[in-house]
Amino acid sequence: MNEQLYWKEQMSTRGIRTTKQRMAILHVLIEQRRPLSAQDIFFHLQEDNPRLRLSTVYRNLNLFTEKEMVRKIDFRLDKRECCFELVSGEHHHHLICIDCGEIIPLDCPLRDYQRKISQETEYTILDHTMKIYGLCPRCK
Amino acid sequence: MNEQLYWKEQMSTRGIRTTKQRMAILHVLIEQRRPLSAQDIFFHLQEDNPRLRLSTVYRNLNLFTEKEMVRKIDFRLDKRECCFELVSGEHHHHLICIDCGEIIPLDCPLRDYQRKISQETEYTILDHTMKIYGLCPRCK
DNA sequence: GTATAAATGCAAATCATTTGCAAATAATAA
DNA sequence: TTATTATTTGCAAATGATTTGCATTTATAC
Repeated sequence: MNEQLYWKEQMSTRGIRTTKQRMAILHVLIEQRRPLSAQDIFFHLQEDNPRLRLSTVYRNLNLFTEKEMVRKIDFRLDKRECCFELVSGEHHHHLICIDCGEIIPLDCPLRDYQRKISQETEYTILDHTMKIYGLCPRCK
Repeated sequence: MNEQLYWKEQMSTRGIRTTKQRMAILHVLIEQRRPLSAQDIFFHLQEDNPRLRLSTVYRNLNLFTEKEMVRKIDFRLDKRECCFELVSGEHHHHLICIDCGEIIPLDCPLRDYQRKISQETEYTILDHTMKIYGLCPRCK
C-alpha cells in the first residue's frame, strides 16, 4: 500500500485530522527514511510551503510522538536538536557515524538483559535506549 | 585517599587551575554521588557561595567533561537539562525511575555486542550509551 | 611580591522548543 | 452543498537551557 495513504489511515484511526501540513511533514519523513530534526523537516518544506511555521512542525511531531506514529530520538552529536523517525517495523536502535552523521539501524540486543534487570532490581521496565557511536568505513 | 585531594591532583595533572569554585562544584558531585544537572549543583552551592554564577558552573562542567573528569549524560525525563557525573570506577549505564528520578548504575552488558557490530559493519566503535527507564518498586 | 595568563561575575545573547491568540480549516450533521 | 463547530495553523512572543563578551579578579610562575 501507498505509504502516504497508510499514514493518512493511521491518523484517522488515532482520531486526528489530516491536514496539508501534517501530510507534508510525514511526506518528508517517508521520503528521507532517516531520523530528522524539526529544523531538517522545516527546511525541506520551506520551498513548497512558505507559510508553514517551525512551530507547526514541532506541534505535529509532538502529536505524532504522542500517538506513537513517530519516535523521538536524541542523538546529541554537536547539535542539540532532537530527531524524529517514523515508527515502522521492529523496535530497533542506531549506529551513528560521528563524522558524516550516517545512521544505521540495529536490531535490539537487550530483550533478555531487560528481563534480568527487571528481576534483579524489581523495577517495572518501560523503555530503554541504546546508541552506538563510531566512524564509518569511509570516514575513518 | 581523600577524594577532594584526588580531584585536586587530577586538575593539576590535566593542567587546569584549582579555584574555589571548581573545588566547590566537585565537592557537590562527590557528596551527592549521583548525576546532577548544572542547576542542581548551582542550587546546592547558592547558600555558601552567593556570588557563584550558573554560567561558571556550566563553564567548569564543560571543562571537566573535556578533561574527562566528568561525564555528560542526557536523561531527558520531563526536564531537558543534561546531567553530569564524576568519572570514577568502571564504565557503566543507568536505570532510571521515571517517576521519582532515582538512578541506579548498571554494569555494561554491551562489550561482546559492540565487537560483533564492529565486525559486521566495519565501523570503528568509539562509544555507546544505554539507558533503561522504568518504575522503581516504591513508585509502581 | 610582581607579572601574566586564566578564571570569574555579570549581563546579554543564542538556540531549541513552547505557548497564546486570532484567523483559517477539516470533519460533521443538516 | 452549506452551516456549524471543534481543531489546527500562522504568527509573534515567551520560555528554559546553555553560551558568550568583557571588565575585573585570582592562581600560578618567576
